[in-house]
Amino acid sequence: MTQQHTRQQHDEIAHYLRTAIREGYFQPGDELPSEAELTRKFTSSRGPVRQAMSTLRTEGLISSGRGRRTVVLDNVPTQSFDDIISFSQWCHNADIVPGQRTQWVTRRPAEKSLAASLRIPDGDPVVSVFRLRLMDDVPTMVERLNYPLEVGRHVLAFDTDSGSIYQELIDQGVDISRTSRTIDAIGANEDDAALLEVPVGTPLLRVRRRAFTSAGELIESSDDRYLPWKASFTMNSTRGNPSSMALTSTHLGDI
Amino acid sequence: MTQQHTRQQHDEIAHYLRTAIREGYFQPGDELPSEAELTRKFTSSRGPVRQAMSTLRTEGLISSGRGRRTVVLDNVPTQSFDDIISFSQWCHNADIVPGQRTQWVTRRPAEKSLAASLRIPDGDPVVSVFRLRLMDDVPTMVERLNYPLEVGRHVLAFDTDSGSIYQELIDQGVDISRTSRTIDAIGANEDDAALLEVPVGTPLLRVRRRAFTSAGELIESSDDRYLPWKASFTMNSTRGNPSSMALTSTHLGDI
DNA sequence: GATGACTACATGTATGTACAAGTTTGATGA
DNA sequence: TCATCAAACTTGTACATACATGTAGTCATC
Repeated sequence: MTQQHTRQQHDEIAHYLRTAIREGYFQPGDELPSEAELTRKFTSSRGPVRQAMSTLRTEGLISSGRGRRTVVLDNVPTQSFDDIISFSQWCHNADIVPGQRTQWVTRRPAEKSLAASLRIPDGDPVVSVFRLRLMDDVPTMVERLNYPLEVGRHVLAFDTDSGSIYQELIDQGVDISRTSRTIDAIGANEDDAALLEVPVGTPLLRVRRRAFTSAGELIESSDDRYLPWKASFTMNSTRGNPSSMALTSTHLGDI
Repeated sequence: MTQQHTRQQHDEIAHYLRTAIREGYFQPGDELPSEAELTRKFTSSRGPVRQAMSTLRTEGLISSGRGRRTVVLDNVPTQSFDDIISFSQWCHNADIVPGQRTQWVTRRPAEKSLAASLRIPDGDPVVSVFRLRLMDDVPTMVERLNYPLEVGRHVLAFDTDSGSIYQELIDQGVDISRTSRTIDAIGANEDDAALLEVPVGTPLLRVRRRAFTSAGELIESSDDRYLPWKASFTMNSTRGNPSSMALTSTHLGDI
């Protein structure tokens, strides 16, 4: 009975619940159908239903507990891995026209700190990109990307004014499976200030990202600086569920 | 055979793996024992083992896939719900001595914007706290907390210079089950600057938090501003797993 | 009317089984 | 030697069952 591209059951159930919640069919505070009802509705066993519930729980959409009915929490914005790694993708979802003005693309030997942040030997070639990103033609963010040559060669062969580097890398078969972000604040330096059209020292939201393959190899090290009144991060955590998020004290100049 | 306080099996397995990873027994890149081995080691069935694995996966500690052995990812800091909601708790875990200098505690009718952020009618009584927080006696963060009276009365009866308000609320039986954080950057205003001993306009990392009960009632609305060289946020996301994190464009003055 | 025991019913945990769908390994054969 | 294929792993998905444990409602009793 396995059709070729049938969605997995737990996936289908999760998708149903997610869209039902997002479209307001189940409102915050409402009780979700019980597991028993869902097993009947989807002609499934408890396993897939519970797996779907677990997914939604880690997304922060629902809350459940022994004896209690599962309830819908506040409708929180959640984005998929792809949405959150690509500025272009993100804008597209938010009905914003993304733009970019590439300042430069270079290939050069890594100086010490950059080599360390990419975990490669000093002097190894690195491809770097420096772009201004725009939302609906308004300057929003400055983006500094660094790739080891193995990955960067795809970037060199790409017109960085034409759109999403991330999408290009995926298309080229680069395996991006995990990212780690460090968020803090920093004042705009002269480059930032000029591009974003704000005074030097203006507080910016800095997101330093490192991307890894599923084997754990470092693929990308980036530094994005947003105008804080144009974009902000939101995250949800639920008691009992581990948060995958940490507040860390910065002893030295990490990264 | 149920002893009273025996840890759940999946919890015990997860705890074992977590500490083994954290202590370097399994290093990044290493393969974890297979599910079969773990079931033998813990005299358990596959269910609890897989549940533990799932937990670690959403924590960002491991990566797995069909046919592939499960591997340890980069050792990422992960904090529990409790660690991340309480400054005191967080410092304690990092071997830092937390401190606080309460500036004022008030009870007053909520003005419009505060009422909106707490989702209560204008003029309803609100308890507010304004504290400077210190790490090892060094100013680190200014904290503005707001509670509806129902919760805030516990705060009024508490010596806010003595430690963790969060812990006190828990002890008083307040049910805190979910939080939503919005992170951005902002320049220090005069109050911030004076307390943190920096010039006005210094970029600060602002974390606005809202806490909810499991029923979805809003309990707390806070605004923490960190010196960015003292603390930063880190978060991990893995492809396939939903991220519970979102980058949002700020159209208006939300929250 | 309030209290408390009891009874459904909810979700959480655990076991066992079976198969699906990838990856790795090694034997086989040209 | 090298390519190919099959077997033996791996983790993912699904089903059936049982019991633990907490919640909420019913209903008799005080």
